[in-house]
Amino acid sequence: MEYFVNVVLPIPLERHFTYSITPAEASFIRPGMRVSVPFGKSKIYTALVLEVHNTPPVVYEAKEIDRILDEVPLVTPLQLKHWEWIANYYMCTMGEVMRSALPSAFLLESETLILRNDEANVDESQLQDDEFLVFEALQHQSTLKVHEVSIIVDRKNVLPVLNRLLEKNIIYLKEEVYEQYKPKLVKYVKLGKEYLSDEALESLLETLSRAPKQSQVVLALFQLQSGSKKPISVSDLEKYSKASKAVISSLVEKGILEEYFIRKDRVTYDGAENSEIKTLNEHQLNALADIKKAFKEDKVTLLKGVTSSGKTEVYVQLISDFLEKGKQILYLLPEIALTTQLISRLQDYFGERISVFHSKYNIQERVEVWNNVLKGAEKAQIVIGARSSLFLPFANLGLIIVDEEHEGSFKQFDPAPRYHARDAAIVLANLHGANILLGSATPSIESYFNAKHGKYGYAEINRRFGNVLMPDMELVDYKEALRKKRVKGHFSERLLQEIEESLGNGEQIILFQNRRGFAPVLECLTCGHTPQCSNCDVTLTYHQYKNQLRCHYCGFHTALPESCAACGSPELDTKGFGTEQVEEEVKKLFPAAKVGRMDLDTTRGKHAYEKIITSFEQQELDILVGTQMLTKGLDFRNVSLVGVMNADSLLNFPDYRAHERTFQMLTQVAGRAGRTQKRGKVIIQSYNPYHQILKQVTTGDYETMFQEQVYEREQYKYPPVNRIIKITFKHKNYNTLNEASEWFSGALRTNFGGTVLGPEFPPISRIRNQYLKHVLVKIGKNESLGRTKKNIKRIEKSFNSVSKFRSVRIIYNVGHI
DNA sequence: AGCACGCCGACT
DNA sequence: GTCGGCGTGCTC
Repeated sequence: MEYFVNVVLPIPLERHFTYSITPAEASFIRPGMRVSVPFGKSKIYTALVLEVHNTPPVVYEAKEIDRILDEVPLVTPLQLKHWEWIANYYMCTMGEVMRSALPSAFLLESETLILRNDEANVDESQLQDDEFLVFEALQHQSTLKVHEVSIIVDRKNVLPVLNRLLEKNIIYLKEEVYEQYKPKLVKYVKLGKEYLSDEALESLLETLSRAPKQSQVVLALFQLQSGSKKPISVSDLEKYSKASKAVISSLVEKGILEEYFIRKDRVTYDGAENSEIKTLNEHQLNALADIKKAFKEDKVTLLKGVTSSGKTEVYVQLISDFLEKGKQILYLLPEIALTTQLISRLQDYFGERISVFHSKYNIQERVEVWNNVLKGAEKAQIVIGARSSLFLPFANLGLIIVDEEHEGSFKQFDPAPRYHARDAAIVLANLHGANILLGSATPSIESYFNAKHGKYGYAEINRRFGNVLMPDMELVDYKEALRKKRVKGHFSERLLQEIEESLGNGEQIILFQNRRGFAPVLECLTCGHTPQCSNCDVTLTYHQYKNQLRCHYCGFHTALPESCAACGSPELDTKGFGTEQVEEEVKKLFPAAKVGRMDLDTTRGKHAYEKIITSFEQQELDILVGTQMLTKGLDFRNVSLVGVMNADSLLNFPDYRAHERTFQMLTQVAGRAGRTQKRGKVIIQSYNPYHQILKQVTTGDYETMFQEQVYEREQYKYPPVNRIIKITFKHKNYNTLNEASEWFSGALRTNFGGTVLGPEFPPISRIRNQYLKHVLVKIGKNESLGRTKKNIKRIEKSFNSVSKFRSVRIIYNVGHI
C-alpha cells in the first residue's frame, strides 16, 4: 500500500500539495505535525500535514518528504478548522494563515551550502579568475553560503560560477535546514560523585589547601547546597564565592565539580500572587450577573462600561471562575494597550498562571508560550496577548475576553490574512464551545448593533468606580479664538488657563494630537511649492529633531532643504502641526514644566514605551504630549486635565468610520482625566465645535451617536446592516492598473447584482512607487456573502488568464476596511 | 512567495 | 560578447 500526505505550505497558493511517505512514516505522522519537504528545484520548506491517505495523485509523481519535524502534532485539528474558516472568510490561502499563525521559529527554510569536494584533483591553471577565488576560499573554510560567494566574487548572480565549479567536480551543494528554536540552557554545578561523603570532602579541602580560591569555591558550594535542595547555577556560585569563572572551570576539569544543564523558560514570572480579588460594587455585580446569564445561553456578550468603571475587576472575577473549572482563558487586547500596567495588575491576582504573547517578544519566547499552551501547562492557563495570540494551540479553552473591542488595530491590514481578531475570536470560541466577552466603554457600532438586536448578550456599567464623576468637557471654538487673537501657537487661551491651573495644583496634563512629526508640510512662501515624496503620493513631513523631511509611508527621508526646489527661494515656512511641535510650543510656554512625548517615533524599541509611561506615572513629567497611543488602557492617578489640540483632523478622515472613531477616541482620551475623587477637565479645540459628534462626545451620548451612525450607514449601504468587500489593485504602471481595475469592476457589475463602486484612487494613490486603486463591493442584507466571494474568486481566475493583468496585485479586505 | 528560464538593453 | 534587468510560468 502506498502512503501520501496532503500538506499546506506557507506560501500564497490556493492548492495543497501531496507528498509520498513510507508505511513506517505513515503510522507515525498525524495531522498537525510539521514535515520538511523539497519544493521546486532546490528549496526545502516546512509544511504542515493536513491528512494521511492512500490515493496517489493522477497527473504527477509525488515527491518524497525530506523528514518529519515533530514528535507530536504542533497544531490541533481544531486550529486547522479555524485556519480554514479564516482563509475562506478573509479570502486568502491556508498558506498565508499558516505563515501568520505559526511563530517564525517553527517555519524553517533551507539554505544552500557550498562544500568543497576533497576527492577532486584540481588543476588550478584551468580555473577562471572567479572560479579560483571560490576555490581558494574553500581551502580556508569547508563550507560557504551563497551570499558569501556573492561577496567573494563581488557579483549578485553567482550561479554561473557555481555551475562551472560543479561541472569541474570541485564543489558540491547541500541544502541545510536550521532549527531556529534553541532552548535556553542554564549551567549548573554539583560536587563530583567521589566527593559526596564527608570524609572525602575533608581530604579534598586538604589537598586544595594550596589553592585558596578553589577551596573557597568548594566551601561556598557546600554552604549553598546545605541551605536548600535547589540546583545551584554557575552564576549563583560565582556570585556567592566571589571567584571567577576560570576557577570554577579548573575545578570542573579536575573532576571535583560536575557541570550539568537544565532547560529554562525565557519568560518567567517570579512575583507572588498577593492580591485578593476585589469585592465588586453593585453595578459590577449586576453586570456580572447579566454576563453569566447570557453565557448560559451560549451568547457572545458585550459589556459596555464607561471609562474607569472597573471592567477589569469583572473580567478578573470571570477569569477566576473559569480557572476553577480548569479551563484556559484568552485575554485579547489591542497591541498598544498591552502595557506592563495591566499585565502586572493581572499578575497580582493570578501570578504565574499568566503567559503574555505579543509582537515585542522575540521568536524564542513565542515558541515557549506556544508549547506551554499546547501542553496545557499551569503557567499558560491564562494568556494575555495581542491579536496573533488567538492562533495559539489551546487545548481546553473556556473563555475569551476581547477588551477594547472597538479598537481598529484588531484588524490586520498587511500582510494576509487580513482578519479581524474580534470576529476570528468569536469563531474560535464557537469551535471550542467557549464563552466570549467583548468589552469597551465605546463599543463598535457592529457589536452594539448585534447586542441591540438580541444576537449578542448585553451588560453595562454606567458609573465610574468609587462614584468618581465623569470629566467635565468643554469645547473651544478655535476659529473664533483665532479671530479674536486669543491664541498662542496652537493653544487657545482657554486651554492655557487650564494648563496653568493644573500645573499650579501639582497635577498632571495630557495633550492629545493625532499626528506625529513636527509640521506635516513645508511650504515655499514665494511659489507655494511643497516637497513631495518621490515614491509615494504624499507631502513630506518635517521632523525637527533630526532636521529632516520624512515620508511616513515608505520611510524615505532627506535633509531639510535650504531653498525651494521649484523656485529657489530661501523663504520656507511650516504649515500644520504634529506632536513634536506641540511639545516644542508647550516647553516654550511653560519653561518650568517637565514635558514628555509619546508617539511612534519615541516608542521604538522594547522598553521605550514603558520608560515614558513609568516616568509619567511617577510624576517625573508634568505634561505628556502624544498621539492615540495615549488613549489605550492607561491609568494615571494624577491627571486632572486632558487637552485635545485639534479634533478636526479626526473628523475629516475620508472613511465611513471616521465619526465613530472620533467619538471613541475622544471619549477614551477624555477618560484619562480625573480617575480619582477630583473631577477631571477636558478641553477640546476645534474649528467646528458645533459638529454633532463633538456634541455627543461632550454629553457622553453614545446612544444618539449610535442611532445616527446606523441610520447613515443603512442609507449608504455600509455595515452593520450590509456587508462590504474592498478590492485593492496595485501595480507600478499607471495605465495597466487603470485597465486592470476597469476590467475587473466591469466583470463584477455584469456578474453580480449588488452595488459595485469604483475603481477609484484612494487619497494616497501611490505608495513605494506602486499605484493603488480601490473597488468597493457592497452586499445587501438579503444577498449571500459566501456566494459573492465565490463570484469574485471566479472573476479573479479569468482576470489572471489575461497575461498583461497577471502582474497586478489584488488585495481583499472583507468586512472592515 | 520564490525561483528558473528566456528575452533584451548596456557596459566591463 | 557577458551581466543583470524584468516578464512569464511553475511548484506536489
